[in-house]
Amino acid sequence: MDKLILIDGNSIANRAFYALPLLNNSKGMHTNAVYGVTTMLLRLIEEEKPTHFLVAFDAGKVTFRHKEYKEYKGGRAKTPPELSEQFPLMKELLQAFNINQFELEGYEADDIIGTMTKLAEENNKQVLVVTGDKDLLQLASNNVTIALTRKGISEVDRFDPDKIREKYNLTPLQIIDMKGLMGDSSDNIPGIPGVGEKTALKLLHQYGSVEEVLAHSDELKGKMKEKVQLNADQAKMSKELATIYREVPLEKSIEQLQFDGFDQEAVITMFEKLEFKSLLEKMDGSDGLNNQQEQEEINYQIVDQQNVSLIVDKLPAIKSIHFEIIGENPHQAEVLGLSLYADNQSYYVPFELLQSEEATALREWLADEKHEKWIYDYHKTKVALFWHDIEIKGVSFDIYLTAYLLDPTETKNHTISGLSLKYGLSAMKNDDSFYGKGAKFQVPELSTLSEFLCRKVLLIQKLTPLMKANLEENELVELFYNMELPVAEVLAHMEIQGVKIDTNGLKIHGEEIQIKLDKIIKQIYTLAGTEFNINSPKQLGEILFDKLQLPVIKKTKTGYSTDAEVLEKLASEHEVVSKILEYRQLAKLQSTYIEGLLKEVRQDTQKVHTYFRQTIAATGRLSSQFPNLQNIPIRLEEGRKIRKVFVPSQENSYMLAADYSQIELRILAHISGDERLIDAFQNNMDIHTKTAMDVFGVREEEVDANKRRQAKAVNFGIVYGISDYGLSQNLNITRKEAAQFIKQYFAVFKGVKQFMDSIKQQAKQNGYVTTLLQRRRYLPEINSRNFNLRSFAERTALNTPIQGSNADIIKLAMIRIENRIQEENLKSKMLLQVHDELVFEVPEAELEIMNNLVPDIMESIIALKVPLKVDISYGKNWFEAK
DNA sequence: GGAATCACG
DNA sequence: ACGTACGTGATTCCA
Repeated sequence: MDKLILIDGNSIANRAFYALPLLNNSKGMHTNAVYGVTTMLLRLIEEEKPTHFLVAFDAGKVTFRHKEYKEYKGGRAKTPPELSEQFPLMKELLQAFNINQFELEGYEADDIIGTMTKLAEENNKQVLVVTGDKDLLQLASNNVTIALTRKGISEVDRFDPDKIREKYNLTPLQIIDMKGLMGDSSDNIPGIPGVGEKTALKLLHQYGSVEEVLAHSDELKGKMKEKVQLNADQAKMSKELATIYREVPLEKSIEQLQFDGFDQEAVITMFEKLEFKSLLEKMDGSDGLNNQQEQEEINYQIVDQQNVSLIVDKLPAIKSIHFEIIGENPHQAEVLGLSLYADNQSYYVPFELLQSEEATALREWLADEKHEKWIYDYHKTKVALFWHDIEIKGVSFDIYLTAYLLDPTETKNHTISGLSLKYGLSAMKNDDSFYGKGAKFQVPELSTLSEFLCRKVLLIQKLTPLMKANLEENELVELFYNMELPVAEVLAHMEIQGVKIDTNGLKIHGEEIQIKLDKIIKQIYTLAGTEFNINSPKQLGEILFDKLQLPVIKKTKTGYSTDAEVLEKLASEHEVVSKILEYRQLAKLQSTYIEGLLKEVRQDTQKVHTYFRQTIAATGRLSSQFPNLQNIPIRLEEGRKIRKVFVPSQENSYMLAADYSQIELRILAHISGDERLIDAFQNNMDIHTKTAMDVFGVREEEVDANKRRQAKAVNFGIVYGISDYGLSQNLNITRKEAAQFIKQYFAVFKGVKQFMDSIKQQAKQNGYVTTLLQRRRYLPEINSRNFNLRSFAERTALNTPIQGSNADIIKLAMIRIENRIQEENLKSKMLLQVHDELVFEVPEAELEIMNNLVPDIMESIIALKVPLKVDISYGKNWFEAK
């Protein structure tokens, strides 16, 4: 069936403009609204597959509505020039997309869309109207769905008449009445003063329309009656203003709006003009290559068994090397081969050749740390090569790690092809378009492959000096050489070492859980009166809220929310709810921590080898994958038992765990210089109790468990960039009470308040914040006019220096400890890092030395205004090391 | 492939 | 008034 998409161009452009940061391209054009519109168009075309398409714009400053009410849209802030200059670009873009656009003097986009939907209904076409303006809900019908943008423009809520009834309990036409009563400040429609959405809905549910409300106004009480009667005419006029005019004299028929897909070339050209690099890469027919420019010719040569000497002779001149690694997990990745660059020429060595007798000299060169090497992703390469018995040392520069330090939030485009675009070097295909994506993945034949990989190594050679210079400009040189590059080495060690798992214990634990699960599942089916998939939030929602009629606490964008917070509130309403909570807990353990972990255990060694990602977290933290060993349960006893299966790999060894106590608040004390906080830590006080005393103004004896719990939540909130709403949610108190706590906190911890203000100021001025060791995070949205984006950036400005400095400190400690273990020839191994904790396996004979050495190093690794404190313990497994 | 949920710091 | 806590990864369902 035909499908027509109608877009309210002005509304969407406005939304996009305020939702996205002000992008600037190299010619100084602002392109954020165009960008937003573009992503929306691409998605609509892809997902909706429209047969007809129209974007309508407002035209003329005066519409027929101004004749009725000359204040219409008065008082509205002028369209900023940064936005108005984007409209011509948008219109050009639509042309490239072959999408019809239309505007008509004296009418608004709404009216054009209203008229079109009427026509479409007569022709029995399905219509999707896309807008940010709730007014258009009045157009919804069986054939017409309204997609309202929310949260900027990346998401839409779809409204058909049923959905409108569900949300407002109104018919689409009653939306007009709602506007008539409550008005609309953005269009300067007055409505009835003092009537907001809630009152409007109440009145309409009772009387049905503006006219009926007015007719029964004497039934109303007090102030409300007075207001309604006083503003009766204004309400009627407001309703008229809010009514979309559906008889616009259009010259277009529906058939003229036909859409047959867009012209690749034209769109690519337009994207190039606008400099939409990420979109260019995604386009079919484009591949990260600038469509119009051909790939540069390169000099390259394939090395084979006969001419290995060719490359061996060149070794002294080689800096840049590249190992092509296939697969996300370096512990089980395939290595295709090695490319090297020397003297304006690239060479490709297939991996089989590198492993052969003939290439011994090359392998020795790789393993020799005296030979300096430039590379892309040393950490992953080192791990992958280890499993193929190849050693690599002497890496002095890593463009991947550097790209991360230069911008830790931009993680997707840190590929060689992405970086070469960014630095204005010759274009090359990205991996997805070269190999194919997903099921289409295929390694091409040698000549094609070797050229591709030689291109990569050439770009490493060219990018290295550029990125080194960039590191210097950004004062990140020391961070790179003294911290991140050594950490890469330490991590590779830890990952290769792996952690021994007691698989038998794990399996037995799994069987026990399964018995409990089977029992609970039966109980749930009985209590619910039917069998269903408990894992499906959709089916569960239907059981709880439709069948059992439990009150709806919270909704998600797809339906009812059934998360733990909701279920806890419902637990007293129906027996089944607490069973579901119990089921969820056990099912999580079973799927993620029993079965999931078992899948990752190597059969030969009974070990798991995680992969710590060094370039993912925006704050400088590590993350852990395949499996994630940074989120093994601990908070609940049932889950905590999982830790019993993490055991030492050698006989007579122990698991030893050392964690920083309250490190984030200590860092806050240091960087804020808050005297009270510093004093508290210098006197080694219980920080949450101390906070409770100061915030509630009580003596130590008066701090009960509840006061301490609340103070603890406040402390957490401070570190996250507190808001009264967030705190109220967390503590289940009113917003007012939460605001009062925060006010009290700031009144006492004045230095913290001052820090929060100054760090935000700093972020606004510089565009970035830094950690203790100069790690940087850019916050482009700190100056956004969009409240949400700006607030988010402000909270990040507060949190990143704290979380990031924590990451800095523990990374330094890891390097120092690893060095000491080597220097003193200890057999102890560092196994895991969990943000503020380090886990080791330690032979019995080294227990005493490690028990001293580890906390000594961790506590003295940096001198702050407050002491750092480390708690340490050991046991036969990770559970007992608590 | 995104959304929902839940595990950790 | 706006609509929220900061940072991650794995599993499951479902369009």
